[in-house]
Amino acid sequence: MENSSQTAIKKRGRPSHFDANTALEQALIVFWTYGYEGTSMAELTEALGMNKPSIYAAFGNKQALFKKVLDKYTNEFTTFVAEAMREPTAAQAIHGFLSQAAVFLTNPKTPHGCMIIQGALTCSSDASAIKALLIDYRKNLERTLTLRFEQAKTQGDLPNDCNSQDLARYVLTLHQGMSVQATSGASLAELTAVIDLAMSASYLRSMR
Amino acid sequence: MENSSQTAIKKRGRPSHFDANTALEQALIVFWTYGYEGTSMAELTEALGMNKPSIYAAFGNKQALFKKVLDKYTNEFTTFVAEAMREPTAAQAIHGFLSQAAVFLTNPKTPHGCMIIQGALTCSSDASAIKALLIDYRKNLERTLTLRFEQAKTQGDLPNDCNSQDLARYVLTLHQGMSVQATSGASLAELTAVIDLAMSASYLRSMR
DNA sequence: ATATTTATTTACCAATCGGTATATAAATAA
DNA sequence: TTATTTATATACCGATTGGTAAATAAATAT
Repeated sequence: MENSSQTAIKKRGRPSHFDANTALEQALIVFWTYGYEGTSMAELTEALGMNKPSIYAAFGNKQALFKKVLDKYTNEFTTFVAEAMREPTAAQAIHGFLSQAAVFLTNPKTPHGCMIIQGALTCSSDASAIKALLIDYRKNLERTLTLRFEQAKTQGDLPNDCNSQDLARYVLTLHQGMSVQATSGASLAELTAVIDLAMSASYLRSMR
Repeated sequence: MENSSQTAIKKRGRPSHFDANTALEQALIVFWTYGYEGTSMAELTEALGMNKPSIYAAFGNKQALFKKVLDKYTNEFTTFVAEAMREPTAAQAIHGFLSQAAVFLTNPKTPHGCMIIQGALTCSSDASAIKALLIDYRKNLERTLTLRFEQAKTQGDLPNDCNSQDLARYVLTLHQGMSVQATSGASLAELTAVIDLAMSASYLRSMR
């Protein structure tokens, strides 16, 4: 704050030889792959190239690190959701969401499946707070979809007798199922076929 | 074998004060709730009322116990699948499968969600064999559904240009998503609404 | 040069992990 | 009664868990 005008600020102590952002990226891969409890601090030290005291100094404990990683995940990897919500109609928003999700969930450059689902679907009671946190994230997505469908009703591209929350839950159920499929090895083509069948639902078929 | 004609067989050593079946039932609840890695042997000893050496003597190690529990789960809790497959048409089989699954996944008397999905969706590399085992179980269910749809085609209640495996994967995706929903606290009514939307798909709508 | 600040490395902590050796208790066979 | 068999309970094993204290290294400020 006080020195923000100076571009080159000389820091006092020994310089850290890690980049916080790339460290979080590497932590993300590990948590995404093995889940919160399936990931050990030992694995993280190896993946980040940092020893434990450095990790704790930089990011806090395991829970705090996971939360920072979760932030990074939502900020950098789930932007396609907001993008899909900007589609002109509800049907297009759903199709955009699911088809982009299918690409994302099977991306060969990242772990397969959705971290918010597989990060802690079940866990020991020690990690129940993390499980609850991820459930909150999912509920949040449900709200996002619901609001978009409410908007669609006022715009007239979704029947007024359609329950927005039920539709949101249907789409989310598909997404979560697709995530399980992707984690189990399903291909993009296979998920796309699932979407094609899902999009033939009566509310949406006529609007594609 | 040699003494099967005699009803009262006197066993030699100290009698075990546990019933193997009820012990497996209790182990099932724990594994179902917390997943394979989220369950500790300490938790099992408490739940079964048996100390570790007795558990190991009776069921083998943690993996072996989990497999026995898995057997019990499939034999006693997933019989509704075969029942649904016996419905006269594909659409009825799908609806029967999903609606019975919804009841099962939200049964207040058992843990919510499907153990074959949440038992080890992700895990440490130590438990990769268990994860693979559960994926096999899911693939098996996919085959069951696919075969049922092939049969429906020959019976004429499913169009011949319908890809049976794709349809199976669609239904399974819904089931897996519903399981995630149930684990996250969704109610039977909410899952039923999801099924209603899913069943409005073109292939099935006309046949309900 | 010396002090101060910050990050690293090494070594360690108590607790828990899955698993087992040993001793004891409770039944039957002799 | 004594031996044998089987299951129990206690106590322990090395390895790993998440987390930290203490020592050291590398920078800047004085």
